[in-house]
Amino acid sequence: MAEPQRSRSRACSPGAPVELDDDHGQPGGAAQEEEQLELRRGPWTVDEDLTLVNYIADHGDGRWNSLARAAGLKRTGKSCRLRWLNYLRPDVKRGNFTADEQLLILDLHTRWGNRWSKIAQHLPGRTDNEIKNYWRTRVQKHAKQLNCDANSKRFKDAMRYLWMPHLVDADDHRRRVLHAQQQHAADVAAAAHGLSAGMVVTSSSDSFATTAESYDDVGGLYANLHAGEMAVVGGGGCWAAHEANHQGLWPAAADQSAAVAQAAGGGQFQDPELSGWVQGFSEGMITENFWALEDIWKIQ
DNA sequence: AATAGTCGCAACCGCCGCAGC
DNA sequence: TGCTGCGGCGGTTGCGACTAT
Repeated sequence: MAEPQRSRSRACSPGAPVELDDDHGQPGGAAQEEEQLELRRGPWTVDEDLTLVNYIADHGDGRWNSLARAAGLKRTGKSCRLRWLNYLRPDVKRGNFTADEQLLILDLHTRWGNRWSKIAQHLPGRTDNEIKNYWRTRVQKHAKQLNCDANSKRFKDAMRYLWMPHLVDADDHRRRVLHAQQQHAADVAAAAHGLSAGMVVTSSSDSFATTAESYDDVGGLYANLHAGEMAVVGGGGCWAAHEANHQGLWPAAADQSAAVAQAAGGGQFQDPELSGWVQGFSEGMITENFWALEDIWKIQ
């Protein structure tokens, strides 16, 4: 993993033509070298973005090297591909990850490790780069706080028993608020139109219904998960619904407190330090600088 | 208001596998 | 069979934005 330090071309002035030295740059004739010298690196300009978007709109993507040449972009094919996939694609979703997405990332990472592109396939609109960045910035930061490796069993236990339940609770709370707001709006609308509230269709779970469809190919797990969540919105016990739908991947306890208690008191963790965290968490002692609800809400 | 420290993200890199010749 | 070009992936880095002091 520890690769030798590489010089960073972006230390040069952004966008300035620099000599190509990536793996696709082959030593060639004078004309080729001259062409390579004109290649740009660094941040993309608005003009370049427009050129790329317009070209792809007219001709489609793929064949990135020839696309770059044909579009008149002084960029490598790789650079064009990356820019398109990670930024310019119309279906790229921006903004913070939802609790749902975070749960999914944690869960899929438990299964597949750093297979970012594979994980990204199950998060519509999210790119592997974005997920990778999320993992490195937030998740690994937490791992560091716990003074353990993000891939260690200890950290996975902490995720399983502490973070996931909190995400679920935060998500549950968010949905209850949303549901209450929309119900209120529906009631107001119904009253205004002389209808009974029950006749007004609310859509508090629309986005989740959509994502549930997208997750179908993860063995139906997430379709079930989201269906379960929708069933318990407003009804409490959200963690239990999640847990039940995770079929053993997450704790088999009946609810969060039971899971935590079991983990802490029942010798679930070999690691005494982690048991201590869990104990502290269940007793409400650990609230600062940890995966507190407030911290998760900041993400929303 | 100025400075230092931290964070998030866009973009780059090397490596690998595959297809075509 | 080996070579070459390309696309894709995961890892890494630098810079701008933001926050704390």
